[in-house]
Amino acid sequence: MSSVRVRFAPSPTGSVHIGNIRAAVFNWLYARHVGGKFLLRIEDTDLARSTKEAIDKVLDAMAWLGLDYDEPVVYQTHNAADHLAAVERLLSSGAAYKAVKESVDPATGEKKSGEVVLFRMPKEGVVEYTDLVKGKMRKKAEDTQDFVIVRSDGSPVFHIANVVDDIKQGVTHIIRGDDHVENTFKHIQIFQALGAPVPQYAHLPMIVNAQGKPYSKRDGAAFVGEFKEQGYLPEALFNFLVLLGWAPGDDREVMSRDELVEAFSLDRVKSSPARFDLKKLLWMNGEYIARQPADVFKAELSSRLAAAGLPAEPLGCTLDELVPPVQIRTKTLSDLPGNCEYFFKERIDYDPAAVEKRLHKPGAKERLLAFADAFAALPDFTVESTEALVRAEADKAGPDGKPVGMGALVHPIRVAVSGRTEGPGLFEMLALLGRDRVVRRLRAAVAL
RNA sequence: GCCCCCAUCGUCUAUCGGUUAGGACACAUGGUUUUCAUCCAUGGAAGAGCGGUCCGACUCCGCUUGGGGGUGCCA
Repeated sequence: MSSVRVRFAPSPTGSVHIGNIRAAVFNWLYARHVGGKFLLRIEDTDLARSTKEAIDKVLDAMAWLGLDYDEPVVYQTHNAADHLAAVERLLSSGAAYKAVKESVDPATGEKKSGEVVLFRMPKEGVVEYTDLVKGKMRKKAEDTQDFVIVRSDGSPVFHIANVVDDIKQGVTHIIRGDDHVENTFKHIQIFQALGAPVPQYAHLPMIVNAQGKPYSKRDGAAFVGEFKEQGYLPEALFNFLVLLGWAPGDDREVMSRDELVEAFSLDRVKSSPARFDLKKLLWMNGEYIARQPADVFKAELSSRLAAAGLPAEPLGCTLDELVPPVQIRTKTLSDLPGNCEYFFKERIDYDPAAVEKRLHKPGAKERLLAFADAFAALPDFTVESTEALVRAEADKAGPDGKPVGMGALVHPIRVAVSGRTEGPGLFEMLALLGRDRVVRRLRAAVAL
């Protein structure tokens, strides 16, 4: 056990951004690594945007990624009295003061003025702290300014609420995005003015897009929910996210959650921005899918079959027989059941380009009919028997006197029975589909 | 403008003064195979620039350039 207490403190504003959840992931990992507590605080002071739905999205995203927290959720609005009490203390100690300030609303352009409370920053010397990832950080007092902690409507701003809540929850390490480094100089002063111990800080590099700009929804999936919808496994996204700005120091990349917890440390976190490489995530997702136990994958396939209105069992074989060849070819769960639907429905969809290329060749249809007859006449219809038959045919001389070759036979058959150009090995596919269906589809393909 | 931070293959990264600068993704080629995927092999691919310090710098220091963040009565 350790006395470390970290927190994830999102403000629910709609969807959970990938950069945001990454902060949660690192907090969680750090807490689990050192045996401390991971807390969740919802900073719901923006009443307009902090809806039940928005909060649920945060909770859902965390649950999906397996980020369990150790104490009941704290809602910032419930601490309003503490925030104001802290302001009173700062006021009476002279650390804060009231002043009339004029401002322009950036949205409406309206001018307004009113009495606010400002926090007093030092006028000389330096403010400094040691960031657990960025090292020594310092800012000259002359480069700081007093800042508003209570608005003219009497509501406390982020800075005071955030710090007071962290004190109340006994947070020892603040792990957050790089966009908060400037705030740190302010927050440290508040902690001190309130007589509270200053926590340790660790600022995580930003996640940026291929252009090096902040990663946004324009760059593809930017919110946790979208990755789920697009068929990514939470384990894969988790693993990938951890590798953005952190590496174990050896050559491991695909790591289990336990391995990540064991290996994680803040001092190995990089401090430069990391680009989000969707291709690598896709690869990693494929790795995780391939490594899923067959029954887990089968359950996923089943539910997606049901959602697509397809039968629970393939037409010519069992689901268990179909799983291995399908699983290895699945990169995201959204590939299901599309990449194997011709095993489940009698009337299949044909890829027009494949039909054009493979079936509209001179002699192609005659050949399909010949194979239909030959397959129908086979004593038994298996991977071995169908392969032997096709190979024998491939060795025979074609019109030009040379052997026909496997490719010229296999491709048309594949398109005729599956409607597409890729999939399991042809003979495996034939055996799984079953003789009657194969023969029927070969004959039907002549009409295409 | 001012303040803070950052800088190794296209991308994610290893390296904590001495290495043929390693791995992964992506890409290319070859092998396996009827396709796709898998698997195996091979290949191209990096220390932003200029100065220092040092016997010796990717590594330490400075400057330049480039990038990011901040500069709200947002969080």
